[in-house]
Amino acid sequence: MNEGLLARREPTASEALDVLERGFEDGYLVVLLGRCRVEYDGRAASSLDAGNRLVVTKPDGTILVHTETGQQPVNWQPPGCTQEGSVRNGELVVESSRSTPSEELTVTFERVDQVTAYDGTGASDVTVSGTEADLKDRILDEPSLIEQGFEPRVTERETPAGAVDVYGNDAEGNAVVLELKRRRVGPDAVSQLNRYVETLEQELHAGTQLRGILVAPSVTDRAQTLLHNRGLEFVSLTPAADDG
Amino acid sequence: MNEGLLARREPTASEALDVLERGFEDGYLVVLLGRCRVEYDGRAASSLDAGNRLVVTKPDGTILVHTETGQQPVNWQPPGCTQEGSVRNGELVVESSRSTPSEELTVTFERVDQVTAYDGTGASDVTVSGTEADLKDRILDEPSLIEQGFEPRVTERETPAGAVDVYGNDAEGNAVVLELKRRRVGPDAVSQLNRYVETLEQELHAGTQLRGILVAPSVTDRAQTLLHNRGLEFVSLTPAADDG
DNA sequence: CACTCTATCTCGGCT
DNA sequence: AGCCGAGGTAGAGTG
Repeated sequence: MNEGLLARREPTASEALDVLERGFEDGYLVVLLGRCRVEYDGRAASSLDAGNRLVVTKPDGTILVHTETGQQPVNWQPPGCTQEGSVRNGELVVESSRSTPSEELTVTFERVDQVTAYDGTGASDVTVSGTEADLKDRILDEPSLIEQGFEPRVTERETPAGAVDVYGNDAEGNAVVLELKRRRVGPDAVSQLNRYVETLEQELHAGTQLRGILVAPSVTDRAQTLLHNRGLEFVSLTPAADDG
Repeated sequence: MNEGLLARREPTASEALDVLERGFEDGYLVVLLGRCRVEYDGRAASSLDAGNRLVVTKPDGTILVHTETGQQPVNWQPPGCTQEGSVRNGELVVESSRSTPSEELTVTFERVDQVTAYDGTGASDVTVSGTEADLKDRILDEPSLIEQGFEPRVTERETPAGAVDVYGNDAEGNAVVLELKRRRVGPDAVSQLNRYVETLEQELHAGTQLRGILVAPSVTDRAQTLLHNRGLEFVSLTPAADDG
């Protein structure tokens, strides 16, 4: 039996408010199911007519409004917002607001079908593998994956154009800049690499070559064309050795 | 009274499975609260130890796993996935999978504290204002916001480097490329504009000037420097006339 | 705080 | 289906 759960079916607005506020106090997740309207005003503005939706508030200030479709919430508020519940005209109102930037979300329930406050503590961190960091580790472990004689010198080297993923040199002593992407890349990644190459070329002694190599599983046609035009190179590599 | 809700508190695994499967059949949202482990394998891989979490399945195939913190789900599966519930070793198991790309998510409940199936139909579309499209409309309505004599010719003009937001000419007859951003921009936007300018310059008759103008509320320092180096211009403009 | 970049980005549009 | 770019992107890392 889990004690950290407080629920009401078909509550009145004030009964729902009671659960909501106790959830806020105890640092619980609050899950609301019901028919509601949603108003948002802040970085943009949006309005949502009445419909049956799932509303979740979290103790960190997050609020999510989900409909029956889509992975993304239809409205939301990020962590750190101030949450407040109230009853107006017999309707439960959940408000969330923050400054910098000034944003406000208001959810008004014409009807609450279920409200639940739930103790969501006790979760551990998730570890994800197969990221760009894994790709970098793979290259540092085995630089010859790029080409024979490649030697990494610095990672995350700062330039006026941003941080270069990997900086090193090839067997002939030419400077080499790597831009890593964990998945198939488009023109943006080529532009990014090109920025780094152009910036670093200005710092090199005359006569020294600077090669720019894009490292990713594959490239789109348009990116391929851009690479060629810029005189940049491409090496196919995935984050995981046994990537299928 | 809303008929579209089916709920159980502290159900056994098979009771929870019953609600879950009836929810799947009826095209309901299913909301699970309980202690669970999560395994994901696909575009990346991740594993999550047991903890109290909120799990939502939607009739479009979406599945979301939320912890008590963060706006984003800790694990998820996008719309279009196949969902399946089962009981293994007395534990409720919810699986979601798809091909292209091959991905699988498995949620195993050591304990289900509450399961609810909910009819989430009847929602209407949300309309958002303050977007990049609004910024474009604003400029087309009043081209002098860019500068006196500016004349828009084409929007979304296709180039080998991608679609240009707005293409037109200035009072002297020079060609002008606009890149629009609804918010403060960094170096990426400058690179994007630069790509367009370089691409279109190759198509112009010799002697014709091509100006590139970045239109956004503001720019970062680094982006400002890049703009200057590339010989590009900046006009400050927000999507909404009364933006505060 | 601001800036920069990744992401199992998601989403819509277009080819 | 792949490609492309927007997003109230969110989130992490850094200065």
